[in-house]
Amino acid sequence: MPARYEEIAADLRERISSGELRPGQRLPTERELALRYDASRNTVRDAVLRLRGLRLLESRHGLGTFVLEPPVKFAITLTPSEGTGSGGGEGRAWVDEVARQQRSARTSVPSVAIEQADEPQARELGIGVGDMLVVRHQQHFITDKGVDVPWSLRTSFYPIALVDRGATRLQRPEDIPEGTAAYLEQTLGIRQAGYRDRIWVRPPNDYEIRFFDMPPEGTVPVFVHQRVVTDTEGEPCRYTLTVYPADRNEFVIEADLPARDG
Amino acid sequence: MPARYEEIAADLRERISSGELRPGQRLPTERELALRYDASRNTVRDAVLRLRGLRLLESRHGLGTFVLEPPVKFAITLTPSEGTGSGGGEGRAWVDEVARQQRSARTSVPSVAIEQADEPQARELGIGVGDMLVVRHQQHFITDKGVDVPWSLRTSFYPIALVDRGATRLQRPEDIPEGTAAYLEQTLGIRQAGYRDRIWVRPPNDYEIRFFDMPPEGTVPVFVHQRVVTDTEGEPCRYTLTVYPADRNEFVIEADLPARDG
DNA sequence: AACGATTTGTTCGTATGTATC
DNA sequence: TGATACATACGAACAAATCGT
Repeated sequence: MPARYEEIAADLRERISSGELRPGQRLPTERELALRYDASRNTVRDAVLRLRGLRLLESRHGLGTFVLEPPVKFAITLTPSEGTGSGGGEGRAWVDEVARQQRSARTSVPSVAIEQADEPQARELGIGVGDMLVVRHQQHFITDKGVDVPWSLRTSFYPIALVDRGATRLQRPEDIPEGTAAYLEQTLGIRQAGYRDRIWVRPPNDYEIRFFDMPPEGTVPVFVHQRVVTDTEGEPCRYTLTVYPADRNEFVIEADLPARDG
Repeated sequence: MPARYEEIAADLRERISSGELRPGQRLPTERELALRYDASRNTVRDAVLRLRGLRLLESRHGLGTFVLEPPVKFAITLTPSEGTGSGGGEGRAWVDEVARQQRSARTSVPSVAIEQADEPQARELGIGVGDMLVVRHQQHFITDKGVDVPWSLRTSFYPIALVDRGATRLQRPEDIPEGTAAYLEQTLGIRQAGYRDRIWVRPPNDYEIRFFDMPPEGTVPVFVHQRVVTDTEGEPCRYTLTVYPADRNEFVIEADLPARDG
């Protein structure tokens, strides 16, 4: 026999999917639900808790519990696009990408730090553990109805050798309006030739929960998009981690299959 | 002031990250923790619940609460691979992919149904709503230490026109050992020329929770990988949805950026 | 196979804190 | 300020899963 709170959760779920409870609508109070289901308020809370975990409901302190809208997802395109050559670059590429989806974007002024590479960073960039890195961190926002919605957090790591060879603007906490890819090509002749992406999810950390305004229970995961860009020599020249709230985003990849002989 | 259960959760978290509580280890019982933290058992349970949501702990009925191992992720490669031309195909491609990672795989006998296309299916396949579809569903397993671990659920949709034109094995509930891609090419001369992938996450449904043996609270999401394959004419010929538990998998995409003139 | 001990799971009642209007 | 709603916390009891005897 299923638990009482499971039954209640199933019933509420049914009322939501049938349209009897519509997105945005407020549920009866926990007390009322307890009466209606002939259960204690705690049991009703357990049922609601389950549905909050499934992102069907949202409780607001002092206000009530509300049916959530099915989230509209923003598409993050990973396909190497001919036009801009962007696809997961730094600030500039991001703004271009958003503009393609008829939305407007803003990026924060980058923060810059010099750090020693830890094991995964060193492995991905093909350098030694403890070697110096330029770390550039940026917050990305999408402007919706005049308000900036926090959308992603991007941290890029560059070998310090690039700065030594002349790309000094990398270590200045300023935007690089033409994009870092173009900047590296102009100053050092380094052309981005290929990349390797990894995408996974994990629970958000405290910083991400605050920045994205996510539920603190950790029920909504974040996407982590890792990109390692290599130049024409096959040398890794950039390692980027971008974090997105997983309930508002999706990834899109378009590709042609290689033609075969025969 | 933070809630008591938050403090307890933070303390347990600290003990885990410091290594005082190691992966696999059992925590003290809820009663003991309640004594130690001078809190009620329910408050301790709230703290544990939070850490279960973050997939740091796991409770087993009748046994205790255990520290989880950081999950090792299986890589799903989406890059169009020259050799097999696989990358997200049906059964055959899956087994090849797993073999590349030194693991062995098994697929269930496909179940087949004929259904009417709903709106999203029709849109992706470029056919009309209500048009007939061949639906092939397969369960995928990875063999680890002699036991089959449920790994993914794949459902592919094909326009019924393909069957009418001669690809009759599509609607038989049998494996197609050479792969459906090769079969379609041999029988109809249809060659897969490109694809469009979408990747997102959502909470698991009841079937997925059972099949993958996931925690029923819905704290662990599933990846959904959608692939629409087009032939050399640009016509969609397959629409595939694959579901993976998100805590055991990651996606990998490798690509060369298109060369530019200049 | 049956039973008891242990541990988490479920449910209740109650009280108080705190955000919102 | 008061009323309303969810959030936190406690104590208690029984249910159900697991394991060893």
